[in-house]
Amino acid sequence: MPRPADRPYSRYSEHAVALLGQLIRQSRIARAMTTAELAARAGISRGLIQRIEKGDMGCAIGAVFEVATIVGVPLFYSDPRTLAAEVDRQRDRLTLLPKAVHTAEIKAKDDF
Amino acid sequence: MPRPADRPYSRYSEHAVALLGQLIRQSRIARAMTTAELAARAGISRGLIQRIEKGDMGCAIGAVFEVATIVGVPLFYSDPRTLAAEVDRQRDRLTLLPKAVHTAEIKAKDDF
DNA sequence: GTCGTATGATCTATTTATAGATCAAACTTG
DNA sequence: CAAGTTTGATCTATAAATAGATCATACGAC
Repeated sequence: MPRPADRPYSRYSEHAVALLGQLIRQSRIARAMTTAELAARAGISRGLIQRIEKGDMGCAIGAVFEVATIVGVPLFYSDPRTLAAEVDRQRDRLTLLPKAVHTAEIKAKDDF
Repeated sequence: MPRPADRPYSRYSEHAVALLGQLIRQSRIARAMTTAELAARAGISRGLIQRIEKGDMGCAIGAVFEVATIVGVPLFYSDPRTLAAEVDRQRDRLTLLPKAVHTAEIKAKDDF
């Protein structure tokens, strides 16, 4: 059944989203921007800014990343300029991999 | 008007989402997991896995981060164990900042 | 302390994301 | 090459995210 809100999330991903929201808020305040300004710039509503800064798991990743970009919170480890090239490099690496995974027997262990 | 789909995104955030999707896909294949398996583990549908790997900006950040966590794609630069502490440290840092931004005069320049 | 503003919370209407199923095509293995 | 499976795409119904407005509170400047 569909339920994008009350999903069992791992602590790690919850913390990651929470941290990202905090970093956004700190960077926004450091730049002396109001939530309304930031919302206008990102083309979203002020309420969504509040949810993003609070670490809401249901926010669209596009909105979150866009806001982070505006206030200068770096996504990933790489710097902004290298990111585009990284996408290309990654695409090439992807073509070398098998197109389909057949009968996955190796059960990956996820210890978080 | 509400339109979470056709928003004007910056190239940077689009690239970041695309890269994250590619990394997830690569990591999934490297671990020999099918999209169905990954979906089941994350508690989401297979179609959502496809959208995530494709770099869809509308996917919930919680779903994306959860999937990334399962296949072992590191969010942020810090390692998983330090992340929780980082959230706390960041919260403390946040309390030292002004609670509200008044009359933002310093227009932050966003050159991306 | 007072005034103006930012913030947080809440509500409704509407758009959108998501689940779930299905089908054809492409792939991997033997 | 053949068999079985994965993948990608598409469709429908439903739940949820988002915008937009409003209000009370808290904050910062003066």
